[in-house]
This record gives sequence, structure tokens and C-alpha cells, in this order.
Amino acid sequence: MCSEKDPQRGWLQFLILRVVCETPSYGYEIIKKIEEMSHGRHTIKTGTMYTTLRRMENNGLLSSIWEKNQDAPDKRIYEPTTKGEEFLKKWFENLIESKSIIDSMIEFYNNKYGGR
Amino acid sequence: MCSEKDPQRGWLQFLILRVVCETPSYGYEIIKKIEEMSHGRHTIKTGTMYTTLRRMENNGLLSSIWEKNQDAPDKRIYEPTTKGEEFLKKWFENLIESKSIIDSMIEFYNNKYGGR
DNA sequence: AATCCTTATATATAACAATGTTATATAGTG
DNA sequence: CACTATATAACATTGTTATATATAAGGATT
Repeated sequence: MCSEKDPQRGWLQFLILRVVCETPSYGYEIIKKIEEMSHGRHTIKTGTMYTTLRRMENNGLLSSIWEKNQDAPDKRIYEPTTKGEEFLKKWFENLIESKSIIDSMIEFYNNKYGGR
Repeated sequence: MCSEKDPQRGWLQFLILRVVCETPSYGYEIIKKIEEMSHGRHTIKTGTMYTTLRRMENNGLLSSIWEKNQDAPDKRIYEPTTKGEEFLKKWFENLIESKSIIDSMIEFYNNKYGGR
């Protein structure tokens, strides 16, 4: 499902797991948390979010329960499964391993376009 | 073709452009250069490489010419187009903007799993 | 008061586009 | 036979777009 050597695919899934591993949450709130975390860089459309959450639940990375509300629409609260936590950990490790190539890319850019 | 706000998609295209912007090159060699650059982390299958190179040429990011050889198989040499160079630059800028979230992810990991 | 409008909250999904993978094939050189 | 070198069809995954539904709260209109 996720090759051992590919730290770039499933970035959105990574962000989602990062959020719900800290505190279980629901689609609408996850969007806002990611937006905040990334200082506005990642503005995820609702369609993208709910599609991804469903697929992640189908793939066994997340599980959900409904939170009933009187004064607000019900919320589907997601939390990671064991598999989801492992997936997240693997992604972190991949990211850390990729740090050197990321840094070398930035260095190349600075040399080429004049660093600032 | 590539949304303004997505620094994670097309990572392979980014790596390829990084290589051929430095020195025009061909599929087989690009694979080895990327493998070297990433210290063995990115081992790209030939199928993946040639498929991607073709698509990038179709999308106007690369252009190619055949290098004829007597003592070796001919090589299709790729170099970036103007559009390709712009794409690369944009990717670099996205990457740099993403650096803070990448770093914050790693920090989160270290806090969670115990940094080393 | 009752109706209408807008904004914010909250979820859902079909159809599509982009990206990357697998499996397989071909051919030249030492 | 191993290494170099390219090619592509079929597939899987990931992310996007467009659209739909429903509740709640506040203000403006009738």
C-alpha cells in the first residue's frame, strides 16, 4: 500500500494522522488544524478531506465514531488504529531520512539562484 | 497542472529536473544519479523513469534528442525546457516554504517517540 | 411574529486528473 | 549471461472538482 522507500506519497494522510494521533478529531476541525499548523499553506477542500478520511478508514488506518450533538450537527470523530500509528511512525522515519536530500536540494537552489 | 499549494506531488519530476538542469542526461543515468544523490533511498524502476520522462516531455517540461553511439546503445538525452525550469524553481520555492512544517513534524516525532 | 437571507458548521460522494508501479518486452555490448 | 538502454500497457494510489445535503445562528425584511 505504501512502498518502503517513498516518503513523498500520502502527504495528506501523514498530516491527518499527525493531527488525530495527538487528539482524535473530525474532518472539519482537521482542515482547520492543518491550515493553522502550516501557516495557511495547506488549505484542504472539504471534498478532499472527507474522501481521504473515508479511504483511510477503509484501509484500516483510522476508525470513527459519531458524536451526537443537540446544538450542532453531529460529528464523525476519527482516531488512528494501531496500523495508522505504525504508518505515521514509518512516515516520520522516512521524512527524517529524506532530510539530507531535502537540504541538499535547497542548497542547490541557493547556489543556482543566489541564496538569501 | 501543478497546484500552487502542493509541494509534495510530483517529487519524482522534481528530482528529474534537478538532475537535468545541472547536466542534460538520459533515463538510465538519471536513475543512478538520483540513487547516488539520495544515498540509495530512491531506487527508481526503469518503467517508472521512462514513463515519467515521456509524460514530462508531453507536458512540455523536457525536450529530448537522440545521441547516436557506435560502441553502446543510443541514448535519449533530456534537457529542461523554459517551462521545465520554471516548474523546478516553483518546486524549490514550495519546498522552502514547507521547511517549517517539515521541521515541526520532526519535532513532534522527537517529542512523541523520544529524540535521539 | 413569521419569513427570508447569509454565514458558519458539518458531512458526503461521483467523476475526474495526476502521479507512480508492475510486469513485460526489445535490443546492443562485452 | 550481465550490464546498458529504452519502451509501454495496464494498474493502483492519491488528490481535485463539483455538487449535494443538513443544522444553527444572526440579521434584515415583510
